[in-house]
Amino acid sequence: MSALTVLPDWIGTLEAFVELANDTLPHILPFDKTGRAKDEVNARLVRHYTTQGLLDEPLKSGREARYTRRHLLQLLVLRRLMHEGHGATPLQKILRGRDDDALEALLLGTATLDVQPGNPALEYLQNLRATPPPSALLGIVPRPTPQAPLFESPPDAKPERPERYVRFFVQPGLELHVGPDFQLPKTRTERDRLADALLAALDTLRRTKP
DNA sequence: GACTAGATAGTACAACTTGA
DNA sequence: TCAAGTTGTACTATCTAGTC
Repeated sequence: MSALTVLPDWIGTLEAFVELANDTLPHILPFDKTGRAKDEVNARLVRHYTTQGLLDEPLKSGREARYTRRHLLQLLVLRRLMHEGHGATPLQKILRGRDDDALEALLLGTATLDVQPGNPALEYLQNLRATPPPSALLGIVPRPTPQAPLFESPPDAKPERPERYVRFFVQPGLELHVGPDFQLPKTRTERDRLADALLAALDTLRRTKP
């Protein structure tokens, strides 16, 4: 059961909303060595997302805005997908067009996006995941969810690190193991570096092979 | 490699709105 | 009327792609 399930009817002020979101974000974003503060959100940013159409309009209680569990789901999914390299604009329709269950499924990793991620590496992996395993892919051990289980630990506890490696078939004779700490390259430069590193590693293997 | 232009995310600030 | 909250707009920072 997730922490969000524990809050079926949560509703609060913008301040409480921001605080709850910042408490929860470290549990849903991929691990970062620095735990950067820039992953946090603030009141102005929440309003910015609202004006951009990325979040539903808040409810009104007098002159105060009231945010609900749905807003929280939208924000968490938004931040997570942005963290993964998705642009805010294409996410606008995605987030607003989904009900709470669909949003939570996205957050928990039991559903995937059908949008172009704008990141060739992500696109490749998404296509790979969507491809039915032909006989050549039988070695793959699919990860149950794209991310670690979410919200299972209390807010003040350090999230548990999934230690599993995911194995991807690349081509006959070549399998890629992806660890939980691996960050997909976001830029062309990073992709080039990754490709260079992979080729260098393969070259080393070729030279050391008898 | 250096430079430039464009796109995007996030922030600052002033004006506006609203309830007490 | 005033204070608190919201909104609109402009700005900065950063990144990327294209060109030379």
